[in-house]
Amino acid sequence: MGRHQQLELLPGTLDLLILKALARGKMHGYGIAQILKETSDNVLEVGESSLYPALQRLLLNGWVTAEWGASENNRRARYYTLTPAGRKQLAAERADFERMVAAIQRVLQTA
Amino acid sequence: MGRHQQLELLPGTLDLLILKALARGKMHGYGIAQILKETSDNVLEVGESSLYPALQRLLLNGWVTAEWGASENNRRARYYTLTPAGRKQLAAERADFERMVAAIQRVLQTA
DNA sequence: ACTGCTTCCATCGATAGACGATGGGAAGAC
DNA sequence: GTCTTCCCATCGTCTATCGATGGAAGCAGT
Repeated sequence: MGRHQQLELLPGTLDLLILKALARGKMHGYGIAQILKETSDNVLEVGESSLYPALQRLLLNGWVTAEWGASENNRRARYYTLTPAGRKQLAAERADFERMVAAIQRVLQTA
Repeated sequence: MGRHQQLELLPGTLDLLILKALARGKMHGYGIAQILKETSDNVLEVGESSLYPALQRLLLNGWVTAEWGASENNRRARYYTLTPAGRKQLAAERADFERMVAAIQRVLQTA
């Protein structure tokens, strides 16, 4: 029971991270999780049960589009692509994130 | 319906912020909200419906203690004090936060 | 005396997001 | 033929933030 939850992610930043990953180019879900783990030096570990619902959100909001295809490993994979609206959203979420983090850092650095 | 929620806070950072505020010394709830707003240059606006439940959590976890008293303005106020365990928790949450933010920044700065 | 603003407390219900568990299918290695 | 890896996805639980709401008490102005 009430065990502490081990957070692998800062809540509220998942969409931002996914959008950023997709800014590199078309990518499938599994690949997104890998890229995030790698570029964060194994700190950010996005589970599939967080990832796929998030991708559904992004689709619904029109920030990404999806198409079926085959992965490099010859497997059935769904490729996601950033839309122009997605690019705008990425910029907005990024600015917001930086703003919030800067504010928190100010608080944390007060004596 | 589905209007976007205006986030005044990075989810998951409220406890950290409160603990940090209380590291300055004994303080009442309203005062905590003010300090956070001021030291963050009006970015972090903690609503009372976020603040008081959070304080209850901290009490339950033994990270703060509370006692009734009178505010500077001569009003009935409940003063919260950081416990040693609270100080440890503050350090831990802060380290975790910095670690996560650094990881996210790495992702955001990849080309 | 009344009105209203500010300070200070607190709860409730709705909503959203992250996660563990679980399920499946198909490729390639041994 | 079995195992591992890759790749998809959903369901249920839990936690946290927030809007709305309610109250009490001090102070200022009229």
